[in-house]
Amino acid sequence: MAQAIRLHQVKSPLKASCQQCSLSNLCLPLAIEDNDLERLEDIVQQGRIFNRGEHIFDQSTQFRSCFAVKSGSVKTSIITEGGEEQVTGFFMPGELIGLDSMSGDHYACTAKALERTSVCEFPVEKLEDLTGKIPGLQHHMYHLMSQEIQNSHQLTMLLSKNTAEERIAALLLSLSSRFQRRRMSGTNFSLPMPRNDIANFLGLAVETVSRVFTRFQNQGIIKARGREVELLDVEALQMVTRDFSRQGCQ
Amino acid sequence: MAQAIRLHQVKSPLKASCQQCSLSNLCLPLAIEDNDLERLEDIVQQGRIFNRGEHIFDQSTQFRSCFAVKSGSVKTSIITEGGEEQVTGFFMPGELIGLDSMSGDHYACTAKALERTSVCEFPVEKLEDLTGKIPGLQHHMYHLMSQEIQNSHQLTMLLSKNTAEERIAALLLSLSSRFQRRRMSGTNFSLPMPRNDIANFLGLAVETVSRVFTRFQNQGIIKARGREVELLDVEALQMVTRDFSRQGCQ
DNA sequence: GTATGCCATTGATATGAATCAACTTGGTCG
DNA sequence: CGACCAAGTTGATTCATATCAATGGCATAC
Repeated sequence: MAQAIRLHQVKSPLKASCQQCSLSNLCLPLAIEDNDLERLEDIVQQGRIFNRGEHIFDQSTQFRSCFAVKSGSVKTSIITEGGEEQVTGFFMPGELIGLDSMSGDHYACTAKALERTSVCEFPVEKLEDLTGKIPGLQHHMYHLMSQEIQNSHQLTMLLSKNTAEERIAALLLSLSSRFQRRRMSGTNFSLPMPRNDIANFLGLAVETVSRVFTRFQNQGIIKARGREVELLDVEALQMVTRDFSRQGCQ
Repeated sequence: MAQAIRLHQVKSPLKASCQQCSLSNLCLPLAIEDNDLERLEDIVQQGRIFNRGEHIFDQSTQFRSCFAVKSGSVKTSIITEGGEEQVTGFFMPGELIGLDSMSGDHYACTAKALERTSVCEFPVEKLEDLTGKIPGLQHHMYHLMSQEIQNSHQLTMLLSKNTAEERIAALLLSLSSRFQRRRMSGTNFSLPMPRNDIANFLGLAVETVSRVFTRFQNQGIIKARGREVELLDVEALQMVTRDFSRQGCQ
């Protein structure tokens, strides 16, 4: 569990170029002006690297910054006093971590690199200054936070209304579309997280996750060997997730 | 959390006094300057009244404003294409609704008055303008949205790890503390929502909610007759919710 | 007063997923 | 190479809660 907390100030060699970043339209507003972008670049610390298992921050860390994932992937989770863990999200390149922590002086969750991961750091103090000056950026922050709330509500719904199969199908499809957005294969990818984290995130036991994977495989919907996954029948997966929203109606 | 405004309807002009509102320190930042407060009052439309069952907005409504509950209470829920409902929250006086909708052009959920309810309306466009000019207000918005994310994560955890008893105990305690904050009794209150909504919110069947209520009652922890609830043994309730966070550890 | 409906409660039964318990598989290291 | 450990799979059993079904208030309407 406990890993090195790497928050030392590696002054990034590159005062970086958000412009050149292929992910910029994900973590930044599309309509941002060039000179505004420069101001953002002024406050960003780029290129922080974390190895698999390393904490980007945890709940005992003073809240200081939000982080955008550049490459790799991150899992966030809440750990109770009892030591129980609840995974609250998986973050892929272009996604912003730490929005849930902007109301306290410590981080509200723990963020751990699932693989070798690089992130950009946005010191909140400077970020708040800047969003106060650039309306488009402020709007974007509201947008992102709002989105985060919606995502969480989606998860709530998944947990409260859906079967194990539906939850897993939904996760696979979510990952698929997020890979696709990065112009990677949406049908053939490698899960960045172990079964354990999937189970925890979806409110299931590991064994159940495993069983559903093999069931899907036997039905010819997916092919899975370890973390390598191939979606053989995306439509079938979509059917699985949708069936539940049907039954309420009619 | 968010809390708002309980002004007496006597005040006729729409431009009303957030200053006089006893809830102001909840929905507004504590440190806001007097003249800034006036600017906020300029954009707020106070005193909109909704009867029980009326929609403040729904998912087909163009997103325009956030709303602070002044009196009464509101339930928000997502309704799927299939017509299935997922209650995402209950909002009491001083709490702000609509933060989850700031990323689209329509509301992300449906908000329905659980009883006769009055709200203050904050047109987002004006609100964004203003938060851009008043750093404290912007900070407060971030704070509120972040809080909302955390709340949702708490709910996620509740749904994924806790038994029916634990979920219901947690809800009762949450309501209790929110009543107390308004200087009302934290042990003797009237539930604003039917069992149905409680069940939906907590991912349970109505019958289960009912059974747990009677079980708690038989154990002498609460007294409940319809919506009237009395918490007879708050500590016992807290034990119920905590037991789970223990078992993970040691 | 009785009828109509909604909401809540209670009981009997069914079931999906958790839990417990082996047993693989694959990678790492001495 | 074989030992070891973590991660994943599979099977047998249990359990909490859903579901189905019926009944009991308590309003409002007639």
